[in-house]
Amino acid sequence: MTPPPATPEPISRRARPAKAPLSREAIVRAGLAILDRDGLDALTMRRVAKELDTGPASLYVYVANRDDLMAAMLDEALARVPLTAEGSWREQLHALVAASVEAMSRHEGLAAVALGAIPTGANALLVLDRMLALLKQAGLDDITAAWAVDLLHLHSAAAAAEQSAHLTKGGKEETVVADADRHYAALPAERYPMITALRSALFSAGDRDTWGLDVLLSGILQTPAR
Amino acid sequence: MTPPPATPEPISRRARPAKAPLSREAIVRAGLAILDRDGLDALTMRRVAKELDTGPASLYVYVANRDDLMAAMLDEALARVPLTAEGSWREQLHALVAASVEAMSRHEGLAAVALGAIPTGANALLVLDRMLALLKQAGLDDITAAWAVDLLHLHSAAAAAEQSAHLTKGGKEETVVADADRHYAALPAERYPMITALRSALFSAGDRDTWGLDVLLSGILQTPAR
DNA sequence: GTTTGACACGAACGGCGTTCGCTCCCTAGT
DNA sequence: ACTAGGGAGCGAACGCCGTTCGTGTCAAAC
Repeated sequence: MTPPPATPEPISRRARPAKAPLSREAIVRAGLAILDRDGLDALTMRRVAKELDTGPASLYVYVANRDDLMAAMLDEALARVPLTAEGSWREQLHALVAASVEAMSRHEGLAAVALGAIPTGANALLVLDRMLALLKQAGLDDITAAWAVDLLHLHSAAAAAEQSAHLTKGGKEETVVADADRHYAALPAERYPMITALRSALFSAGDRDTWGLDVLLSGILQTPAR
Repeated sequence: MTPPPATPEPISRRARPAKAPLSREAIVRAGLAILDRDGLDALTMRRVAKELDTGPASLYVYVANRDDLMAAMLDEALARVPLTAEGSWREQLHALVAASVEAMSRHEGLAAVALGAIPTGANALLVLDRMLALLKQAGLDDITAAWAVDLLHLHSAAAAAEQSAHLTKGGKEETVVADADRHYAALPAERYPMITALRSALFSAGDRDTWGLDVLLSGILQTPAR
């Protein structure tokens, strides 16, 4: 092996002024910064370590692995969801779900973390607790409220995942939709009659998120579990 | 075909009986076989190539990249969704969505592919077309039907993603739920009053999938777009 | 002054997706 | 019958990745 010839290392890290000590919180924040700035592909342990001016091995003292880091990042992102709002229980619930979707979709790939797991993060649980309170306020029985919060959580994560995927796919959302529209226009009408007939409706503009949430809430209200 | 002549290679691939020629279809099938047998982590280009007794570079003639392969695998999986069923439009729609979820959740990670993209695969579009037909049969106007199919697609992908995640996480679904239950039991009641109070309801058994679908359909019926 | 233990981290391991460019064979044109 | 062309197949390599191991460092505890 080549002996490293006298690596002089002109600026030792230790000689630098005031290096903030490593911590789980700092790692999570650095991860979010990279995710927002450079996207999901750039969120590697090496990249996070470099952001903190250290090596990848150092991270593993505070973080079990990449999945653990992403789960922590998700919970940190959810900390920004305001837990209270004004208005009726329905308006408040609407605002809460919308804020959750917003918080998750703002960071590419974080929603996918929420999709697979039962929420356990401190902030995720606060949101969940608040949702349960609002659903009970709506007059639902315990089981229906419990199942409803499950369904709302699933919907939030899915909506956020879809939104953040569209937001970051190749840049422009418009382009993606336009491509799909063109694709659909070229489909054989005899094989896909409904798609062909309803194509303009399929790509019509409008607030689908709000509508979807209304659908869920209305459906929940009139569908008791069991 | 080539009658394998005296190739001097001791165990040349060429000397083997009848190697099926490479094709996009064969690659997709091999990918699904590996995914089902060994899980998402094992689904690597190298592993797929090995399954076909070749090198990874050979795959790129038929498949643009790993994402393209997974999209093709998703559409192949959706080929098994039966497009017709018996009963009212509502029963048929219910069956169609349930079958989609089933088909996707059977293969770990494929549902995540569907979440991010507007469906363009031939089989995905057939399912979508059938859904539209049933929604129109229910009496919905064009726009509501279009938005509803969007919502149902989102829900299907999300439900499948969640289900397949639970199914493959560390093996036993029961274990995951039991862990979460224990976690919730240890939460401070003053910080999470509703979760604590409704814990038994949150983990109650029951057919949540069917209920969720009922919620969606009921909500769609009574919430016209616009 | 010595021990101890937690943190930091350089180096390495065993992968990964993808690309480059060479070889070989099949086909088409003569 | 021969050859020219071109695409499929694929060995090798590039530049990454997540994670682990063992050693170095330093402050607090004794």
